[in-house]
Order: sequence, then structure tokens, then C-alpha cells
Amino acid sequence: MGRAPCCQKMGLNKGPWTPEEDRILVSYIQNHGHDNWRALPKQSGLLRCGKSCRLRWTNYLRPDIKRGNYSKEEEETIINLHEMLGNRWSAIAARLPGRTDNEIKNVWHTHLKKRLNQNNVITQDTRQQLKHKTNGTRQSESTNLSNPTCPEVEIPRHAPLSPQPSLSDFSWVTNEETKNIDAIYVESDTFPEIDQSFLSESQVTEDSGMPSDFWEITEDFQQQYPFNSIDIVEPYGYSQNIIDDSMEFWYDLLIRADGIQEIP
DNA sequence: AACCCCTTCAACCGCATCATG
DNA sequence: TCATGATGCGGTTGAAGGGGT
Repeated sequence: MGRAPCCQKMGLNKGPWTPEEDRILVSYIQNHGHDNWRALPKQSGLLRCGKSCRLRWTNYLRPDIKRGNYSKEEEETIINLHEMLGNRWSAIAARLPGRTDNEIKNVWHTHLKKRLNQNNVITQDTRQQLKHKTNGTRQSESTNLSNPTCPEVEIPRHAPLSPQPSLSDFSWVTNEETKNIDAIYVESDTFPEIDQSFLSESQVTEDSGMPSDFWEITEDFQQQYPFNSIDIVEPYGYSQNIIDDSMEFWYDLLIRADGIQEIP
């Protein structure tokens, strides 16, 4: 038996919010803030659980929510960021001011994914070569670039590296194939130990819409690894606190490889 | 008009992670 | 270091609405 749903307590409302509930929530947050979502419903008089209140506020009632259809530029941004970050909707939303992770997720599943699937046509040879070369890739991190002609073949998003990566580790990658590879995932226990000087921190201002801290590959790193360009390397799956406290994040990086050079 | 099917999207659920004592 | 509660996140659900027959 699983854990009881948070809203299963007797007397709490579920489902769509009424205008009156919205008014109460907005009024309360304007006057008192939302330091404690758990306590908010009781203090405001709402018959909702704290989780429901938080979702309603962050996804709908926040004053800085941008309404209306997505522009071409926003859609392109989502597509590019999804290539880079995968289904990390909150990370994508952080780069699109006024848009929520829930909304972006919906747009992705209802519009953008369909559009991309139509464009992702790759050869059977490429699929089989990738499948062979990336044996052992984490299933949960795989993406199925379905092709109507061979729907049973699954293309991995992330290829694990050997403990000591060298140019030969990438020998199976050709220019043609890289059009269909948006990221290479480096397994935490196989990434080589590298010196911190390989990376440089970029401070980005809040009003640019980007997080205040992210990390860029330096030229030294690019020279060591065979990528034409690596846009951003982000700490993956760790909070800034952990990053500050530990150097372990070097072992778990998501690399955006935009155009991998063909290895002779 | 009635029914069915499909799409959309707000909301929920459960797990992961973080914060705190 | 561990336990516990709070919060964040991504996957999923289901009601509502629109279009086709």
C-alpha cells in the first residue's frame, strides 16, 4: 500500500480552483507571503492542502506569469534547451521568464515533440551502430527517436565513457550521426578526475533570465576532449550547496556537444 | 442534435531532495 | 550521522472543449 495522497484528508477540496479560492490565496500571499506552504491553507482559511496552494500560485496566480501563445523564439528556445537539458522542465523554465515548468512541459508534449518527431529521420545503419557502441547506456536516460519504418529501435541519448576517455572513445561518432546526438552523459563513476582550472565560472545577471551561476568549458578542456564546441557544462543533479561543499560534481556533468568532430 | 474521439492543460500524485533538529 | 518534515520536480490524469460524423 502506497503513501496516502496529501489531499486525502477529509474536507479538503480537490480539482479546479474557484475564483473565490484564487482571491483568498492571492490576498493572503500579498499580505503574508508564502514562507510555509503547509501552514498557509489553515492560516488563510482555504480548504486546500499546501501543495495544491503552491501549485496554484506558481503555475497560475503569480503576478509575473506570462499569458498567451508562445512565440517562435520561445519555442526554439525550448527545443534547444530540451536538447541540452532533457526533461528538466524547471531548468528550462528558469531560462524562459514568465513561463512555468508545467506549462513548458505541456507545450512540449502537445506541440513541439510532435514537430520534432517529424524531423528526426535517421538511417537504420546509424541506429544499429549507435545501439552497438553504446551498450550499457542507462535506460531511463534514453530517448526513443521513433521512426515509422523501424519503430522498435531505440537511440540512446547518453553514451557512457570508459574510465580513461581518449579520442578513440569517440571514434564511432561521425559528423552525420552527431546531427542526432544532442548530449553525451558522463557516468558519475567513469568520468576522469580533472583539475578545477579546466572550468571557468560565468556570472550571469538575473535580468538576463539566466541563473546567476553556471559553468562554461574552457579552451583547455576543449583541447583535451574531441568536441568542436561545448556550450555549457552544468552541474547535473546537485544543488549549489552541494557543489560548494564538494568537488564531486565534476563526476556528474551534462555536456552539450554541438557538432562533434569526426575522428580519423 | 447527439455522440464519439481527440487535444489541451490545470491539477494531482509520488518520489527525490533539501533543511533542520 | 540520522530521522523527520517540507518543498521541488517530473510523470500522469482527467475534465473541458472543439471538431468530425
